[in-house]
Amino acid sequence: MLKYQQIANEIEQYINEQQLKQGDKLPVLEQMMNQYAVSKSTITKALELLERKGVIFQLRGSGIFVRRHNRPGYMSLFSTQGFKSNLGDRVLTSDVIDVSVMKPDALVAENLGIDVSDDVYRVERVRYVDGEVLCHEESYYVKAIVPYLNREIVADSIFDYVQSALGVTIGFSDMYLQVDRLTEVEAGHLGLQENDPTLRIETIFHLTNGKPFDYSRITYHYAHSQFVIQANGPYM
Amino acid sequence: MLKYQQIANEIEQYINEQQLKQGDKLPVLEQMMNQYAVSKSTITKALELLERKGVIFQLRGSGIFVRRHNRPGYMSLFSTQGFKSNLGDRVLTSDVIDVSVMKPDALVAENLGIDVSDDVYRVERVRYVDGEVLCHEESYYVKAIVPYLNREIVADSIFDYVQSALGVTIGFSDMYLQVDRLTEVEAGHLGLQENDPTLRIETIFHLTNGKPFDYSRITYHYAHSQFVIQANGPYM
DNA sequence: AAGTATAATTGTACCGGTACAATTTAACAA
DNA sequence: TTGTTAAATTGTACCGGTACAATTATACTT
Repeated sequence: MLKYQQIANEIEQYINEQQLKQGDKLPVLEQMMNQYAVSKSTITKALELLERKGVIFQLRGSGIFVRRHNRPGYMSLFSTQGFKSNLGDRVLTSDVIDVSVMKPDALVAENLGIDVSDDVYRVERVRYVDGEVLCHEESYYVKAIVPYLNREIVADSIFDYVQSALGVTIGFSDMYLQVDRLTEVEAGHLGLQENDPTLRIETIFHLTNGKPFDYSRITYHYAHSQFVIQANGPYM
Repeated sequence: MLKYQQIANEIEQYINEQQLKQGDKLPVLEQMMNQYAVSKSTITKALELLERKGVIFQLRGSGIFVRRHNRPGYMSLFSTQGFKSNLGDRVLTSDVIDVSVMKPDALVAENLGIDVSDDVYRVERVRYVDGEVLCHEESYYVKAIVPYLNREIVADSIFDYVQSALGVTIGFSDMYLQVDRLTEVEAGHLGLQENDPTLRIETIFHLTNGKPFDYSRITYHYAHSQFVIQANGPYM
């Protein structure tokens, strides 16, 4: 692991251990340099990371402070890593409805940047948090990149598998959000009524080289889906 | 304006002018150093900015490439700056329903980190994009930070006013998303029916020094609100 | 006590460098 | 042609430095 990542982890851990709260001051930059025995720029990078994560904010001339949102039950909309990282002690389970190889329709092919004659894995799941329905998911994986999937893999974390077993690293993702009403079929999966409100999120996951490898459509149970986004001021 | 911001702007402008699309390659780092006559780290910072904005992605050993999502009609959920920056050529207007000074209730005071005896401005608006209802907004400003508001200011962009006239700079924000059904009153404002689906977003805007100054509750018209989030891979 | 100038503190911008890892290209062999 | 190896390309990590702007603390007035 890189130095600045390691340091970022340690600082975050320190904040958690000490139970620091919003506005609490951290040691100054120079002290951190000495403590971790690295150059200023490395500390700066670690802090930048934590700033983007929403863990701290820095104020020139003043210091480094803890930033904390504290609404329990809200999931972060980031973490390209599915939800796993996000849920803390809550348990995520899945009902696998479908795992099969097929040809994509025009829309799926378009979103994955492939041809309709290329193979994709189709995965359909209903996901639960602590036994409560969270969402219905329909996702498509480019078979050329993810050559094999089965129900066991899919029941667990697909992303873990893809990264550890296939050595594939996820780069970035584009998420499209929309509020809508449930269809009858969707309502059935989620244990709701037709026309009930829902949040639909389409996500296109890309590898680090920019190639899309997963296009997924998730339909959230409106009562069990609360999200938090921590945004950092204007980019410029 | 800072060098790296300026360079980031120019690069983004270049991409737009040349109508580069997803995957197109940009000049290599060293060429950019020469072209803009700055050090490597300055170029790197500019590119980092663009990467976070979702404009480019960088691939070690390969080059710098254009990243582009291209679904028209989706607004970015970032840009701490309200929507203005986001809408391009679409016109944003507002119906001002209320601008008044009052004492916050316990919940508002809690979210703003103030006492219930402190004054806040309450602003209520319905906002339109190209004449279509976008959302209903109820927001509270800490009067100690924003000492004066009126209907003219509020009809335009409050954030522009706060930043330019008051010299206040916005640091970061926490957004909480939730899907729900509309109440009768909300439905009236949005021209919808009671119990129609809606996306509710609560946002707490902080100054650069970490003090909250605006807490707002926005209720979106489900048919006119589509959002995009561009996420960058795992932070660590 | 309250404001005002001054100094100390502290993070950020920017420079210019070395080393290195991931990717691509070129050269080569089977 | 196909696969393998070696070399060139290219971005990232990390160092250590100077200058500076924003904040806070201090000393000094009024």
